[in-house]
Amino acid sequence: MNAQQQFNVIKNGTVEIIQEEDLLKKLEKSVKTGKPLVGKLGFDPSAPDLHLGHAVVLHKIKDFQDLGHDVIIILGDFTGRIGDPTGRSETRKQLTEEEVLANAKTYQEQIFKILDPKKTRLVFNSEWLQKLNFVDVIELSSKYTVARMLERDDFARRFKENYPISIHEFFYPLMQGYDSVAIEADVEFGATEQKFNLLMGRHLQKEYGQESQIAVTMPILVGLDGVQKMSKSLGNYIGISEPPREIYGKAMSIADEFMIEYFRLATRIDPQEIILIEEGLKKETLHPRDVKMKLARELVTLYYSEKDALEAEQEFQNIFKKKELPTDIPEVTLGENPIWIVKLLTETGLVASNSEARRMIEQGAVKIEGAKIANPEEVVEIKNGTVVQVGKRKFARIMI
RNA sequence: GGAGAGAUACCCAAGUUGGCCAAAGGGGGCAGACUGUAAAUCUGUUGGCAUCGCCUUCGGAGGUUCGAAUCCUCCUCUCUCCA
Repeated sequence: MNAQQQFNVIKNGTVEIIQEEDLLKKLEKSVKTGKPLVGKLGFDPSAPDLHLGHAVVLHKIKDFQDLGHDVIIILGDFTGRIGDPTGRSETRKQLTEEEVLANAKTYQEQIFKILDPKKTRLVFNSEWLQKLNFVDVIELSSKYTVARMLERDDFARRFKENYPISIHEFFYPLMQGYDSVAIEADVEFGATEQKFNLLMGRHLQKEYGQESQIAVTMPILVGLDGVQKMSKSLGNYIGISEPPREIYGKAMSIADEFMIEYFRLATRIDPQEIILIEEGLKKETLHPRDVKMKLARELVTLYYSEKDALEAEQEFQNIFKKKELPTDIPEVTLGENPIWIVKLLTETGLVASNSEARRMIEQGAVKIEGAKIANPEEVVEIKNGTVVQVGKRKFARIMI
């Protein structure tokens, strides 16, 4: 593929490329010399659950990789000690070496659900950051000013609203930028919220006498709540290594108005087809539920297989449409029988406390073998294999 | 270093002339109804134990009091102004 064609592939779906001309130049040079470019993507190693939000960027970098370029994934084990200063989060506790390695392994498994292991290199940034001494750090920090640092949205906001900003937080962007220097990145990928950090890489590379990297930003995927960005800590995410039925079910809980956005960002469906779907929804020739089911199937297929997607769909239908029982209900062994209903619920772990058990019973959420239990004082007789249900989604099969 | 303001449940945020505060309100979560799905909407619920009631909770540790989120002392943390 020539440079222009490569450029078009990379540009598709991005929010911004800084600078487009420079990217084209780099691609031309690469085509001429036959030397692949180095693409960079950084991850925080403390939360090794990749979700659809991460996948947006990963799919883009897969495009880049498929063009024949190299990809270096940086696990920020060193920067992870600070934590990206996105809010009021405290300095993170330092992970032990075992934890870091364990997380790295989990990352690998997940990343390679999308990327090609043969063309991907995983490195830890402690490899070079650990070695810097105080003189190096002073030198690094002298290459940027406080005023410019405060331009970053979250710093600016916190500064203005009198929220604390610790000095060490300023080092996060500097360190991430320095990563680009260390690996001599040509292109760094990230979500739009990473723009500042990506630009820092450009700046620092220049300061250290390198050619500046290209910053490629991708849209941020909204979470299941439809309000905040998808993130593990907010619990509004779909993890790419979650079981098929979880992915399917969670996808079905996306609000109608965000379906198209998910199609665009989280699936690999042809943009033309998505436009057709969007029009179908507008003209009401397509049923929103069916469209959402398609979305759910696509997502499961992407990370598992079509077969898994169909199974997950069948399961979903059974439970929520026909109100049948799921196929694999966790089995719990109980010694006591007959047993007080409240105790039964806590012992099985279906509820967290006696009070919650009572609450659930009063709200009509508790069923045994499909029969509603209304009295919190009831003592029930359990047969082997009895199914207890709390709400629509929590089940347990009692074994004696 | 000096002077002030503040820290409330998962989050935000009332409450500070001491009892009516397990603590308003909003968000989130959970449940129910309805439906087109775990969408939208509406309703209920949201510390724990328990048949009145009891126990733990309002940054931390003490103290005053019959009784404290509310008053006093010390400590920790945050913000503002001054230097």
